[in-house]
Amino acid sequence: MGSTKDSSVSLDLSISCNNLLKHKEIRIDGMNRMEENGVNRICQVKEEIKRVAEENKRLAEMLATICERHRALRAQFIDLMNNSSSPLTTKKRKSQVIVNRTEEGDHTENPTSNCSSEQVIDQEAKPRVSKLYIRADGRVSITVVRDGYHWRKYGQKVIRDNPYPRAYFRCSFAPVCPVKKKVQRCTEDHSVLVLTYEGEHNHIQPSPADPQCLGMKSIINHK
DNA sequence: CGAATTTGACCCGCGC
DNA sequence: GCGCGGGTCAAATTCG
Ligand SMILES: [Zn+2]
Repeated sequence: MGSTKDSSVSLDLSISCNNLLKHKEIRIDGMNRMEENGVNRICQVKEEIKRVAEENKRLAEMLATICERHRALRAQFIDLMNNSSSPLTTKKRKSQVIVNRTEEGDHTENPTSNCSSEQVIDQEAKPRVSKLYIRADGRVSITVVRDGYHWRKYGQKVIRDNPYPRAYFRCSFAPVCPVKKKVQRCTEDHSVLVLTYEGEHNHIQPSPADPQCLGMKSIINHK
């Protein structure tokens, strides 16, 4: 499906880079007269090119991340389609939100951050339950998943055909906030966490500490 | 010492 | 009705 789209995007990136190089040559042509100013401008242009190159590299990495997430998501989708014939069928009473989160090995920024994107597939009114499929690394799932809220673990179950247990969390704020959360791993791909949020918080999130979507934020800020 | 986690028991809906 | 799978409780234990 999306493989062709990916290649076209990467083509766009390289084309824009070529255009920048042409601009540089033109400026070099017009430099002859005032050498010092020309040198300054060359420095400026070099800086700019360097900046753009770094940005291009960053965007390429983000593109790779997006491609990877897309691939994982598509795999999950296919898996879901294959399982749809079985009686477990997607819960129709639940609204579904799919989030795909990957670690980004950004050496430049966000050492421990994960980027996440949301897309609402289906939404129904009554029970505010959102399901999130998250691809994350072990370090996120080691203990209580830091997603900005404070959770209290109240149970853990071993699920059939899944070597990894499922953890049950409740929001730390007493019955005033009836939000619950389940954390489990994908059946075969252990790097994929599946979070199921149930309910909505009626308070602000107490721990702003861990950034969870800085990657996307940086894209949004940039554009 | 209080709070959070662990972990087996208990409960409950569902299919046979 | 019974067994099974999944969800929750709560006593015990660990942690800060
Ligand atoms: Zn809450």
